[in-house]
Amino acid sequence: MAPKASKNRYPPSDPHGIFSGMVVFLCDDGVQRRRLQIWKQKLVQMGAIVEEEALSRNVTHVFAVNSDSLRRKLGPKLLQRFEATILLYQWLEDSLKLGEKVREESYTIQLGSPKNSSNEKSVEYADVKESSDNQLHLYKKLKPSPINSESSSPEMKDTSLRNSVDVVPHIAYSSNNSSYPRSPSSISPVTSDAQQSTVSAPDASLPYHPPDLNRNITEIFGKLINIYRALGDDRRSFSYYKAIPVIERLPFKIESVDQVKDLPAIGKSMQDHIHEIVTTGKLSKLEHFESDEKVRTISLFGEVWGIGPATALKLYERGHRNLDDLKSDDTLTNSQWLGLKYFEDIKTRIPRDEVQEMERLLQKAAEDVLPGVNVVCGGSFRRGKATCGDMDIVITHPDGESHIGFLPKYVNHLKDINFLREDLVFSIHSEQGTDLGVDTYFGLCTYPGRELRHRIDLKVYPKDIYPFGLIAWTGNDVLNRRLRILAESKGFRLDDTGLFPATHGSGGKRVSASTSLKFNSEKEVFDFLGFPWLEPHERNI
DNA sequence: TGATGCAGATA
DNA sequence: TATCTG
DNA sequence: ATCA
Repeated sequence: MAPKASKNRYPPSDPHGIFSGMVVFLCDDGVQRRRLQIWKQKLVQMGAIVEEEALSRNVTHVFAVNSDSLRRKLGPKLLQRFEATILLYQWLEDSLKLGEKVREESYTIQLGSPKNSSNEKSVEYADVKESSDNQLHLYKKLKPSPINSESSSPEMKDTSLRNSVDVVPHIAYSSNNSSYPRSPSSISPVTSDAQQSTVSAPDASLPYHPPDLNRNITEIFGKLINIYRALGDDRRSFSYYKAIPVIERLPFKIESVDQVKDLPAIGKSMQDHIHEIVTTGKLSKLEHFESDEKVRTISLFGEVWGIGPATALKLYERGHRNLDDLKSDDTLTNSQWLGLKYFEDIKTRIPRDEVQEMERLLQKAAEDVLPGVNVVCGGSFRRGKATCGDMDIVITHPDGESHIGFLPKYVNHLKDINFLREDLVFSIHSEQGTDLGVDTYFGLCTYPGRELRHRIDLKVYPKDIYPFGLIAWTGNDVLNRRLRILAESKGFRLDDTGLFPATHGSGGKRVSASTSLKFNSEKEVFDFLGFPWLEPHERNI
């Protein structure tokens, strides 16, 4: 199925890739082999040439984990003059994340200043002027799991941002599928943070944990994400969302704007904010928002399923100030009303073992309706989280056709056994004789014997595009975005219904009837794209 | 100055 | 059509 | 709000 590329050890390198023109040497000291391989592969894919000999004249860039590793690796040879720029691997990471080369300034490693060579805590950054030759040495023995930094931790709110989780109490971006943080939440001044402070014992298998030295900043930015989103300013919200991981990974505590002025995703505004935060300890803009009755109310309303920024504003203008007020409003849609009625229920997270039981129940019920049908609970459950905000059920049938018409029957059956309780959205798209059409159902369900409502999504995929559905609905959103960008870089468009040859800019936007390439498993898709395989539980990027 | 993901259900 | 969700 |  999978075209040639998947058979090659390396996917075709792209001369137009973002790294084209670079000749790189990778210093392997202090780097896990697997990680090195991934980096090498990425570089090649994206157009770079990997040189095995560090001192080759051609080398334009050398990557290392820090200056010490380079010293260890090359020893005295270091004395020879490098023509190449020496960069932290983090530059690579950031560039891959952004899908483009980021500025090199803040990632360069300077040789010849052997001070602060061996402690891992970052040095003092008292003198800003001199800061250009600070080597930001990264985390110590990085023991990275495949892709990237943080993850772990019991779980964070899926589609919404609950916040601080255990070990790395950074905020929000979380997990689920293909959209960055969704609902607001942390604006409510009082509560918000404390819950689920389960400090998971630092597990040896944890990836390296960037010292979270700039929480003062990321916490504030996290709140702004929610606020702007609630206000409907997704662009702005997303900007803060992108800035957080960049700041979070810095190995030093920011004490001056100069230290962040060249970082990706940190522009003028962010710098101003950072400046204010590091000098005054707070951000007046946020304080203003948080004390603003209107902002707070709209944020709250927006947490109701089915109510977005526009409706929240409308309700506010109608004079409503709390959730009880809303209950007497007759302009709410049915879904919004359910979202309101079960507001607290829906916010309640579901323990993993209960999700597991419900998954079994769903599998069994599905088998009753259509033997051989395949039912998997995706989302954060599949990624191994300890609790889940909702359930994403991905369904298919191996015969490639009997999935058609299954969903309505299934839903009815689930209602008969009192598992599904209320409907939110129901849409049918499956068609005979095609691999198109995903049937979906959004609703509320209950754990057997209880009344507490949980959000559940059922999605039925034709066999041929099932792997895409599974990938998309397993997430997390960061992984999905990376895959999508990777696909784009190779001239494809990836979404939850397939992988399509890019209808290169020429035509309009609607890709129309192009059919997806066919794959039989998630792994085939990863392979085709040249993305290192990740087990579901490794996808908490 | 424009793009930043987008299809499709609901009312 | 505007709004909202995932 | 950021980037090209």
